[in-house]
Amino acid sequence: MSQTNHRTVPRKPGRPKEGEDLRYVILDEAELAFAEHGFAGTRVRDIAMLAGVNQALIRYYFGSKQELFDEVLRRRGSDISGARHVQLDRLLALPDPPSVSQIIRAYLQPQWDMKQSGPNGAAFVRLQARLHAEPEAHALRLRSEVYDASVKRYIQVLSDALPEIPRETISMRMAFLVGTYLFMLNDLGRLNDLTDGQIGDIAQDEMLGQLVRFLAAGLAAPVS
Amino acid sequence: MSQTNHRTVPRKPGRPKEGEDLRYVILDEAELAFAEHGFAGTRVRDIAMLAGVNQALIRYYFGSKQELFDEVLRRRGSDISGARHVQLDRLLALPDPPSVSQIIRAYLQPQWDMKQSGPNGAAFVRLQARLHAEPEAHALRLRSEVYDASVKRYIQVLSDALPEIPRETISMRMAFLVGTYLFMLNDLGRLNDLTDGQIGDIAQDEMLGQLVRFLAAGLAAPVS
DNA sequence: GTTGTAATTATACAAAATTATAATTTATTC
DNA sequence: GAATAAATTATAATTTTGTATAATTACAAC
Repeated sequence: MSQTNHRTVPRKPGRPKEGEDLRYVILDEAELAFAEHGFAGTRVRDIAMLAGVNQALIRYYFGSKQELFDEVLRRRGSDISGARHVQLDRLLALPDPPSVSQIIRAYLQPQWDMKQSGPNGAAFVRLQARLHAEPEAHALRLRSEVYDASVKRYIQVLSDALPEIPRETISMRMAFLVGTYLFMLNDLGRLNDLTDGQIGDIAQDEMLGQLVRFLAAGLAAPVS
Repeated sequence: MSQTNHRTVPRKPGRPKEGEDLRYVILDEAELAFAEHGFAGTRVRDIAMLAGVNQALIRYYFGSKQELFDEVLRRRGSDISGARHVQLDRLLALPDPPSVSQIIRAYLQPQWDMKQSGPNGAAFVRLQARLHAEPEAHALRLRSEVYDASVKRYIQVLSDALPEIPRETISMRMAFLVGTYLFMLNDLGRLNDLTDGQIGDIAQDEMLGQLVRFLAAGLAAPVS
């Protein structure tokens, strides 16, 4: 019931028809599956079935389940990281120094856009939240590899915008921020259940604004 | 290397020696294992081995892996929920109406205490973070079952303390709050890596204060 | 057109893991 | 002290699952 069989008629072996990129079909389906069931909870078999592809093809392209997972993460992770840098560059190019809200929004916008971009983008966001809950060494390495650089740059810029707040405090609050938005992006659809349907009518776009306001206030809060 | 064999000499069958509560030993080890590897990533075998117990005994006590998992969650979940109610009652019994910071602290304190209480408490906190990242229907139900009631009560009290902020906004911000603290409690140990070791010297206790300040500012932020 | 190579499937293997059953020991009760 | 029931182990059966190999097809190049 859960797994939709996307392709019933089997493909014939041989050279692929121009444009049919099975490698990407696999990555897309893996993204959806990993987001829903996690790494250990996802079966390579299922990904293959969803992609309408033989199991062995996954091995052919990616080597192992773990490598497939890593590839799923890297593919979009580097996009996000890049977009964050671009957003920050754009902000710093303006004549006035950026406000805290602007910096935060610059950081969140890429994730937000990805989430809005369709089912796969949304799945990837959920996958990140999962990854952040995994204490395994491998997950940690992967997270660092993909995200650390941009976080550090944002901490620097925030420090400049909030000179009265010690840098360690900013670092910590930045960590809080990451937790908040990841959770929020992940849980947004289910937020209604948690709160008795009280926020069902708030538009998606307004929600980002609300989040930014919340985080900006927290980040700029006076120290003791 | 990862799995420590807690008991090498096998137990003999029969009635247990007074005081040796294998049921709890199993729950404790399951808690640690699930927190580290997640539900799907944990093998019943390993739990049995860590608890120094035969696999079949787990089945005997809990029926299935899933039921064991649920039991691990319920055991402490109800403690947390209860403690939150107690904290709130205590606060409301004071002559003055509670401040936002006080309310937040009341909400966080039980989790914080649990985390400090030892390896198993800390593991449980991590486990909750994991659960919040799982979109599966079963995980959702479990979360609702264990936590929803207390959250709703806190939303009410916060609404009273912040009459100028609409209730839907409070609800949403409460959801942000949950995300922030879960992530923080989960990631605290690794926070240093993320921020280049800049917050290594902050005492654990001070960290809770910092978190409360951050969240209180966010919750009380003026609306648009 | 034959040959070679890349992409894909069909099928098989082997390890791992959950579930199941039967046997064994100990305490308790009458 | 015999009987009964509970707790525990040993062992087995079955299902799942990741991995591996061999066979097949199609395209391209010479």
